[in-house]
Amino acid sequence: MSDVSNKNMKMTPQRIAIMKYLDGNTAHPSAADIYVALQEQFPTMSLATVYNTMETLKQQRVVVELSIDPGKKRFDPNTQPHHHLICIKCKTVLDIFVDFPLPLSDRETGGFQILGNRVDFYGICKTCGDTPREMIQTNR
Amino acid sequence: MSDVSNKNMKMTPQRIAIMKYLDGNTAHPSAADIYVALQEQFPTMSLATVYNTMETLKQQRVVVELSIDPGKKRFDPNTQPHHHLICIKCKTVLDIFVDFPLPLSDRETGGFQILGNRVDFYGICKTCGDTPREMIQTNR
DNA sequence: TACTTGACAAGAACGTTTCTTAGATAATAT
DNA sequence: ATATTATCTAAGAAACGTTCTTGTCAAGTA
Repeated sequence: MSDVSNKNMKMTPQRIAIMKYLDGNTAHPSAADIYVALQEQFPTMSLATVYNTMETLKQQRVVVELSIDPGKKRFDPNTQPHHHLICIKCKTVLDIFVDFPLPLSDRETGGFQILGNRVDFYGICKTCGDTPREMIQTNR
Repeated sequence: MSDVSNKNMKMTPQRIAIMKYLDGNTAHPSAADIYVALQEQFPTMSLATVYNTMETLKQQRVVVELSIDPGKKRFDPNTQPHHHLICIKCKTVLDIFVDFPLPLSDRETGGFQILGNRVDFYGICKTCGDTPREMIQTNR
C-alpha cells in the first residue's frame, strides 16, 4: 500500500494525503478521524471528500471497511486477511494475523456461498486492564 | 426467552409486545424494524421507547446487540454464543451454531484479556445466488 | 395522601453518512 | 491550441440512525 499511485483512479493531492495518512496506520480510523487529522494540511477539504475518497479506495480494494463500531464506519488499510482484538472499553482495535480453520459443512451453509470471514475477539486491552477506571480516556 | 417476565424490570405492555416480537425471531431486526412491526398494535409508541427497551433488554442480557450492519444496530434475541452468515447483497443474517476452536497465544494477545469472540461469514445467500440481479429485493 | 421512581410520547438534538450543485481540473479528441 | 468530456472537489443540504430532554402519567411506598 506504500505505493501512492494507481492507474484506475485519478490521484489528487487530497487522495494522496489520505493514502499517506492511512499507510501503515493500524488505528482503524473513521472518516471523521481522517478528516481532523488532515485539517491542518488541507483546511478546506470537506468531510464529503473523505467519504468519497474512502468509497473510491474501497472499490479499488486499497482499504477495507469495518463495521466494528456501531454507528461508525472505520477503515483498515491492511487488506490482507486478518482478525481483530477489540477493547470494549476504549474501542481500540488491534490486528492479529492468525489463520484459523473455519470449516463449514454444506448442511450448515445451506446453499449460502461463502466468500470470506471475519473473526473479532472482544475484551479488555492491556491499558484498560491495568489502569484505574477513572483514568481511562476513551479515544472515540 | 419465551418466558415474558422479569423481576429486574417493570413489564409494560410495550415491553411485553417487543419481547414477544423478538421471541424466536431470527431476522435480527433493527430498532426501526421492531418499531414498524408494532405500529399497528401500538400506534402511539415512539421509536425512543424501542431504543430504551432494547437498551434495557441488552443490560438484562435478554438480547445481544449486533454491529453487523454498518450504520445500523441490529438485535439478536438468541443470547447463546453462535455465529453468523451474512449475505452481502440482501443483508440477510443466518445463524450458525458451530463452535470453532480459536486458540490465541499470550504473545498474540499481548496482555489483552479476551472475553468473547464473534465469527461472521459473508457471502451470497441462496436466494440472491439463484435469483437474477434485477429481481432481488434488498430488505434493508 | 404525599412522595418517589420508572416508563412513556414527543420532539429536539446530535453524529454519521449520502446527495446535490456548481466550479475546477485533467485527459482526450479535434 | 481549442473544444469536449469525464472526473474530482467543496460546500451545504438532506437523510438516517440514535440519543437526549421535557413534561406527563402510572405504580409502588411511606
